[in-house]
Amino acid sequence: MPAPRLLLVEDDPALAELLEFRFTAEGYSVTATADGDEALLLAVEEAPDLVVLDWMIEGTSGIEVCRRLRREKSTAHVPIVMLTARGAEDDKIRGLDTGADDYVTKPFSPRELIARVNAIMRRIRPALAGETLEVGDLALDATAHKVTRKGQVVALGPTEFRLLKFFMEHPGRVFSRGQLLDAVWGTDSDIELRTVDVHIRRLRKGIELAGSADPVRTVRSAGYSLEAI
Amino acid sequence: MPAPRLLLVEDDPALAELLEFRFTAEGYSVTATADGDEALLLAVEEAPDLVVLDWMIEGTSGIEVCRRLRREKSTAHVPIVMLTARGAEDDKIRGLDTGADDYVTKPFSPRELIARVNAIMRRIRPALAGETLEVGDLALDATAHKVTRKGQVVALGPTEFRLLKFFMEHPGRVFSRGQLLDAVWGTDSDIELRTVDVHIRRLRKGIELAGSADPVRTVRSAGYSLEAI
DNA sequence: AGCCATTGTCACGAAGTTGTCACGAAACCC
DNA sequence: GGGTTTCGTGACAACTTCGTGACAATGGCT
Repeated sequence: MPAPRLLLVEDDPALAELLEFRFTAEGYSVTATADGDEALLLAVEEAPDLVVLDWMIEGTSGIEVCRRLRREKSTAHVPIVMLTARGAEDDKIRGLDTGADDYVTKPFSPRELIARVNAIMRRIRPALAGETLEVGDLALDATAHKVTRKGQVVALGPTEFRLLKFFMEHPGRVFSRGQLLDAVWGTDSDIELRTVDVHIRRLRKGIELAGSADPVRTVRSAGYSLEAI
Repeated sequence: MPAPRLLLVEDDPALAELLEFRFTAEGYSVTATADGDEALLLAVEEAPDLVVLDWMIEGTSGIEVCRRLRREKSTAHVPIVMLTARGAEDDKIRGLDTGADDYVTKPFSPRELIARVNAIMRRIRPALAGETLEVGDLALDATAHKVTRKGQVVALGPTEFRLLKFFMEHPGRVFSRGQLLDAVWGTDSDIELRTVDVHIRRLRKGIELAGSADPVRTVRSAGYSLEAI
């Protein structure tokens, strides 16, 4: 699976450097430029999978770059995420109108931008960022929302899916009912601790397989954990 | 329990000396440096549990040190507390986003910094890799809630588990029944001293292994201790 | 509206755990 | 050695904790 390519058009050097680092860490192959005209060239030459484009840049303006990217046949389909200054509602509308797929208003946390980019990536290239967690004979594909046990697809409810996903992100570790409520239901949920038991049972029932042991371990008076059988 | 190691990266000599003194008094084992490049070396060699990192330092900049610490596999998980000069929101966000776990803006009181470091230590420590206690042929993994003797998993009840954990945190030391009640049952428990004997017996029974001696030592008229066989 | 999947809660029984005691063995003191 | 103190051990009843089936409420979907 080749790393998804990303073209970053941003003229604030500090922000550009930060974003380049973060996106690289996220598994993207990043090409960065501060100039609008250069961005158009790179968009053709590098054939990026996605463009992150600052509205206010040197050379050709962001909106103009966006427009030309859409007009050019080879880049017309490439998703674009715009970075716009806060409050510029007009810009937002114009941006989306011009063909941007999403926008993020400054100031933003890189985390947010990455989340949006990842979301678009998943939409465009479902096989990408293919978060498949594997623990024992269990495999979970977060993007496809699919769980398999020994290759066989198993059906889980939404809550059971999140519960299993959380367990698979921390295999072997024991979590109390309270911790599971925080992680799976949210910190501000007002739910009975024992409700966790019920969902554990539903999860167990969902992933049970004749001839295979139960990977969900009950640790009395402590909580539950997922074991790599 | 070994003293938590702390790497202090600060180029103001007066502040560095003050913090080193305070953190040492707080029970940390402190390594200090004023240079960013040296910090990266020390972070690998000393394997600190936590790094306190000034944003503005000589050599490599704080944010760059932070970034590299995160990139290096052996230091990627080490919590970082940044010291930022300005109250600039940008720096804060950038710092946290680069992987810092917390930040403190100058000027700050050493008390505040120590409080934050302690807080992170409490939060991170139980999840650190050095989480498996080892005494003799016994190993205890608190996060997985598992005990092994010579590699073989042994089953213990909740109280026996806590009792053994406490013993393993202070190997070789003799504790009276009263001390054990305080430590394992809680200071406000109203339990017969002799009850400890029963749990000692259950612990012994749980970890007994043919061919191996009993690591739990009875010290007549004093209490019990766990010996590294 | 009607259907269906999902969800949170409860009640009950099963299974595991705990604190206490009684009794005997062992260690200690003179 | 006799008396005393301290500890090991089996038993047990009270107590926790957990698994499970049932059920009503919710909310999406047709």
